[in-house]
Amino acid sequence: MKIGQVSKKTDLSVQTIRYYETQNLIKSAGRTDGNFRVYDSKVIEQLEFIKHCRHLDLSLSDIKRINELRDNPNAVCEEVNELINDQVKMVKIKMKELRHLKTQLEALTDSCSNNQKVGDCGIIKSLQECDC
Amino acid sequence: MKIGQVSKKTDLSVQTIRYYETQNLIKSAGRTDGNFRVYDSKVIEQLEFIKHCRHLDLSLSDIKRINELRDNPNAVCEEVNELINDQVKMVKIKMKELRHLKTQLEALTDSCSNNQKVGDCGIIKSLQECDC
DNA sequence: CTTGACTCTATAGTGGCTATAGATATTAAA
DNA sequence: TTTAATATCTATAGCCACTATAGAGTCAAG
Ligand SMILES: [Zn+2]
Ligand SMILES: [Zn+2]
Ligand SMILES: [Zn+2]
Ligand SMILES: [Zn+2]
Repeated sequence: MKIGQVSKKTDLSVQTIRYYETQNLIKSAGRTDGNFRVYDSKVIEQLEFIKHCRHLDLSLSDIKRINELRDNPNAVCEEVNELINDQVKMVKIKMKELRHLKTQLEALTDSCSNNQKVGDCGIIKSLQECDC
Repeated sequence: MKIGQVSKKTDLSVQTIRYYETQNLIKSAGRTDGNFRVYDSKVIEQLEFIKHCRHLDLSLSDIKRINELRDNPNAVCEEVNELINDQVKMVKIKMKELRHLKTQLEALTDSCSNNQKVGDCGIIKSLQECDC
């Protein structure tokens, strides 16, 4: 299987697949005489795994670590747990920041009646005076 | 006033202030004989304005646009309003994504009892089997 | 044998900074 | 006055996870 076919099967761009290789997340099985990458079907599973992890916004280095752990099925899975828990913490922090942001932005939209002159616009006034 | 003092007053790093200059968000009033940037107190207000906008996660190009509008106090402020409304939309989208993320991550943590072997870990199994 | 689709490497760009390196300028202490 | 410490200058590279080129080579169908 060549890279274009892998791309179609996984819905990842060809560049992304090559990028994952540079980051040592995957390997091609080898090359053709013409230097084209050749893959076996195992790579599809690996890329789907990476995709799921990326959906969870795990970093590529976290994913690399999880892959290393997967290669030692007898190790204790504590570290996997920690990775996911840290990710939950990060998500909670981001959510809190976004809630704060939303409150502030909506207060701003409330302070403008849309057809004022810029010089009188409540939004711009608020941005000048805000003391956060 | 030299850049170090501006940095202290605004709590922005010297590099950040210089970066904002490269992006045409601020200008120094001039240079000393030794080529050091010189600022008047006006720049403090400008940088505070930028800081407030950044707190709202507005992009530097949005901030630049708002600054241009501030220079035309007789223009209608509709565009400012649109910028902020777009930002609210973005924040809402991101919050939705994060809520989805949090649900998935918490389901993952529930699927592992922490002291299993990697080969039996529910987290890793879920990551393999997930069909999202 | 040519055409077109595919692949290769290398490089630059994204955003908003941060962090160097190496040179010059200014200020304060000795 | 010399010297040492601090501040500033420009230019450049790095961060993250890609994306998008350019220019060259490879391969299959007609
Ligand atoms: Zn998934
Ligand atoms: Zn307004
Ligand atoms: Zn503020
Ligand atoms: Zn587990």
